[in-house]
Amino acid sequence: MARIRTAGSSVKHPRSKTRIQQENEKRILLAALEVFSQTGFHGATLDRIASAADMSKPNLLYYFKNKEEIHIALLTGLLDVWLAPLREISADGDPMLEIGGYIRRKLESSREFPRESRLFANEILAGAPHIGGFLQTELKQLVDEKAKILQCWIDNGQLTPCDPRHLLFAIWSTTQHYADFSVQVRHVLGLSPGDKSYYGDAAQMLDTLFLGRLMTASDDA
Amino acid sequence: MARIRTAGSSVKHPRSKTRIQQENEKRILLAALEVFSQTGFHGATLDRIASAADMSKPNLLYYFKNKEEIHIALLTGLLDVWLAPLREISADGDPMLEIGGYIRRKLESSREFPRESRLFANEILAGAPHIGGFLQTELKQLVDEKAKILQCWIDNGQLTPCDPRHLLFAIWSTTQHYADFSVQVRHVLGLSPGDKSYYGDAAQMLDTLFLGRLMTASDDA
DNA sequence: TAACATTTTTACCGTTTGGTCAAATCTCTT
DNA sequence: AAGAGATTTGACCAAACGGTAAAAATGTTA
Repeated sequence: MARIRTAGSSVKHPRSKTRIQQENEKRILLAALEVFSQTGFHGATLDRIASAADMSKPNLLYYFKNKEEIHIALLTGLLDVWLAPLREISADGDPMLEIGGYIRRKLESSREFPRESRLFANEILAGAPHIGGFLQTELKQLVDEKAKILQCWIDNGQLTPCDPRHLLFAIWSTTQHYADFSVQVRHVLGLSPGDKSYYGDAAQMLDTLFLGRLMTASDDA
Repeated sequence: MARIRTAGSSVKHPRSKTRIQQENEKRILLAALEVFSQTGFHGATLDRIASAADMSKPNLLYYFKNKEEIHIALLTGLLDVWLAPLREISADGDPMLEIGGYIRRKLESSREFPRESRLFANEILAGAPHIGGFLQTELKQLVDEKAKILQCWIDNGQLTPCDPRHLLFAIWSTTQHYADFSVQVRHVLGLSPGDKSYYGDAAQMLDTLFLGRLMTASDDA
């Protein structure tokens, strides 16, 4: 009977990862990101992921014990990236600059990581079976925290009164829309696949929308 | 050899639909909407749809020749519903009322038809394989038409200068967000599944956002 | 009620898919 | 170079899935 050894972890002492192991796990996750983001969890097959990773299916399953584990690994790796732009909002900064910066970071994130955004969108659409906990704990916590900051700005008269959480929802939806619904955006605008030229107009629109009136500009009263 | 007759259409003369036929097609589409919107096209199985329709799989396939046809039937039935709120925008009306009304209709649509919205979102996320044509023709045409109206309002100084198409994108994304990402919304707000109480705050937020400054109010200058 | 058309069911088929297993190969260390 | 451990491969499997065929049951109509 051969010793059973899952990649990267012996039962007795969890060895550190091999060079090959690191490389292959990265290749797999990259391939899986491509496939999952295109077809969703159920539409993705291990064969497609394996061939996208230029690897045989059993070889792939040597590194991840099943399809779901790949999916979860991808998602959990994503969560920090998702939170990062929000984390940067500072209570000390100028509301206009802070919110404007947040919008710019989120929009940039959509342009740079559309596959990640679609993966996330797919997961939420499906009812967040894997990251429900994250949403209820870490995300909620961070949102509560940042909502307090926004509320302060509202109380100070620096921001138009509104529900801060819903303001965040609006920022999320408008920015992510350009990644998740890019096909629709391009078709409506008459652009070719892969053309991302609309991001300029998008940025301008969002500035007008969020910074135009929500900000109680100092030159007002 | 028995005469082959697909439900509802004989080769010689396409009979009108039977009572049973109408009922069962409705039952199937309703069940399919439920299943497709929960798990996406690939995640849905004919067995689940059939059992949700309280029907055997072969019986289901007597009415629709395959899984894809059910999906397409659902989507095409959806498109008019999707366009309806936009169609109502009138060049003759007051910009504030027209845009406000559009937002209200879209938000109401999200609350009333979340499954339809998620079905649509799934299709777009997957690259719109079935309704790409619709997006490029009917939707684009309507958007072009309505964008002209918005542009007029901008030229008249009744609306803050911006790209009208991206304004529509912003309205779509913010309103549909509450249907498509409802799980996230509820988790962040700490609400129970099925609780739709957030729609009130949502409506208020969107009014503030879109009607607050985008509108060049008459009491301004 | 007889004849015909429609609807439903039962039994089944081929393919795809997620996943396993053991042997073979490769890599790294000594 | 040899041996131990890590990696890769090919052959395979059971379950799930989309779909079919034909008989049985039901409904409709003259």
